[in-house]
Amino acid sequence: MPRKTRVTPRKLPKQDRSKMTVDAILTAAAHILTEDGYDTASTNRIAERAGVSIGSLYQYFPNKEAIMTAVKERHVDEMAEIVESTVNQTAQQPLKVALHELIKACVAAHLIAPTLHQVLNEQVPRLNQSSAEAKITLLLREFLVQRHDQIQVQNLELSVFILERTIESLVHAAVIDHPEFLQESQLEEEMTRVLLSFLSRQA
Amino acid sequence: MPRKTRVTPRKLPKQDRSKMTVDAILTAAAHILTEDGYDTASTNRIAERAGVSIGSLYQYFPNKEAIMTAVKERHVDEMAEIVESTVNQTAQQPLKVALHELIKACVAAHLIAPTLHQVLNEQVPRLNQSSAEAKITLLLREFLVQRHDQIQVQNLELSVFILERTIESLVHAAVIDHPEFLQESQLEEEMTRVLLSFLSRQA
DNA sequence: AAAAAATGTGAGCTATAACTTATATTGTAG
DNA sequence: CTACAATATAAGTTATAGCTCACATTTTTT
Repeated sequence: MPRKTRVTPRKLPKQDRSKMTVDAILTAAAHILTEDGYDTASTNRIAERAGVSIGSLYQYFPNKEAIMTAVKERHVDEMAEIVESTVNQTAQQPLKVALHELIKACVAAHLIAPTLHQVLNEQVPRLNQSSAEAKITLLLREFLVQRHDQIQVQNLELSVFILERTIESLVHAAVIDHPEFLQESQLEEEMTRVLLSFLSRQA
Repeated sequence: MPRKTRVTPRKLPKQDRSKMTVDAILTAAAHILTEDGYDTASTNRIAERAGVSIGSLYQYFPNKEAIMTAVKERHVDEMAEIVESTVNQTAQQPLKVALHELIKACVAAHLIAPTLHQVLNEQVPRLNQSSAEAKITLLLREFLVQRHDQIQVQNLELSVFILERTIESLVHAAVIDHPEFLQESQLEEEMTRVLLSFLSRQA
């Protein structure tokens, strides 16, 4: 099923000059989304803020959705990096420790740019799953598979789903609406307990 | 901090005739949102689909946001009713049974109009929390308070938060993206286990 | 240095959608 | 029956946003 509108670049930037342009556009878009939300983030305004003409913007992005997709990709990439390095670093740790670190890493990842994350999730229309998000799903599946000796999992896909959705939704909602729950690591502690008992329960 | 735009009706429908009009507008809006999403749900199209002139629409709704707010209110009200009656009916049941019923009720509530629910949550911009949503939060707090003898809760607000967010996000994501997890009640069973151990753990 | 490729410009086109308003019709109260 | 309130109509106004295109400038290639 082919997509209706392309989100891949019209033209690939070859010179450093144009790479700067593309970068300025994405940075400007992220700033505007963060400061004023999606509604006022017109392509003209993004170009202006980037110090670039509207024509240049459309040289590299076929439409507005493509800009949003690229902004999201860049942002989720940064988040995924934190999660990935944590998963790698804790590969030898026991489940309890590793899970706790994983949750802390997710909180840290959300704190990179919480407002941008919120806007991308709640305001920007229909962004397809970024490759970085898919990578996080893979990481979590790997996390479970590697520890198959320490955990009881009947349906792997279901477990990955519960793990990922629970962490994302609780961390996201807390960062945005209840920062007080992050004080003294209350939420992290509770989440670790919940998910640990979920994963290590007897069959 | 006062709102920028009113979402309360411009004029209250007094005759049956106008009550029909308001109802037709909300029904049409819900259908369009469900079938084609938010983007194409223009006020003119909603009026046309409702068999009503655009002028009539603006007699009762000061702006488009007000229509969306009303659609959401009506929808969440229906969902809340299911949850409320279940919570009431299981008031005397043990925690395990009541929790399981609560989760099944949430799934049923999501299945009333899953696509509309998704669109309202993911596409329609900035709707404030409906009173029905606030009611659900109250119900869950009550659910926990009434069973304080069977559960171990340090921070009540945090527990309500975890309970509500976990149920909503898992049920929502499953209904939309992974209906297969609802086959044979797999997800419901797992969720009951997770949350039961969360609530009844030793301090 | 000249030709070609890459990049940049911004006025303006086009489309659409939210909303107004002047007017017409229907219902109701005295 | 009549006057007034409630309701309904839809053409038209206004504003804005996405996007194009004809042309200019800069960089690279030969």
